[in-house]
Amino acid sequence: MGASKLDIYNEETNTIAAIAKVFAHPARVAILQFISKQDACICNDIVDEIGLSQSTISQHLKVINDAGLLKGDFKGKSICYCLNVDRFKTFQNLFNSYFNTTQNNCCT
Amino acid sequence: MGASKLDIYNEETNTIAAIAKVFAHPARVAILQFISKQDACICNDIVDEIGLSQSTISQHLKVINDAGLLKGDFKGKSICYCLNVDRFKTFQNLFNSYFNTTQNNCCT
DNA sequence: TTTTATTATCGTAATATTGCAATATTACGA
DNA sequence: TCGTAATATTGCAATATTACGATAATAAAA
Repeated sequence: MGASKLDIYNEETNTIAAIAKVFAHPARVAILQFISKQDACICNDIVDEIGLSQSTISQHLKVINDAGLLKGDFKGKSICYCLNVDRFKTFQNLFNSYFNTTQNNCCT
Repeated sequence: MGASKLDIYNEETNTIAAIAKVFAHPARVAILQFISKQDACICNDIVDEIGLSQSTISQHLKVINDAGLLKGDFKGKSICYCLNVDRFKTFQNLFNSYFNTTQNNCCT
């Protein structure tokens, strides 16, 4: 039983949890920070910066990319990644909505 | 290699990831919402509401409690849980700080 | 077309997480 | 003290996640 029973929760609940899961590993937190500071950078830059292997970084990038948080274009042989700021804001808003709703319930 | 290498990241990075991990399972997201609506409730109420077994709920409650998000006092044989709203706000602020910093880096 | 560089994917081992049943522990009341 | 109720803990199986090396796939340049 390592798989979560997603069907017993509503859409919003699963969404919040899915978003949180993207940030639930420090490598991905650090990668996003690093990319934002460069405005744009390539996989091997991230490998040098974070200190994990290239294949691990690529896996983490896939999680982030699948979450819609990256935009990437080829620059020569490299993919140049930058943040999808709109998506970032969307996630932030969903989180704040959850946090605010939960707190406000409590203060009535 | 299932364990994350936490020593290669800085304190803030690990903190954000640790907070996100608390919310990275829908049961915990739902439990917090449910508790907030009741203002206070007991383990078996949560079992009934969420639909997982008592032992599973207890495990999820432990994760939430270890994160400092709950206050609990005995009411008879039951523990009556309510939200630690201050801690909630702290987490929210840390998240927003991370989100805002990362986005602002990008918009320079 | 071949070579080189870059990144993604695959396979693997180790560890973490999830859910449940069984049971231990704790908190009362009789 | 015993009985009951409530919750935590333990053990287990199944699955997910993490990191890495090897290699496949992709994008140029020669």
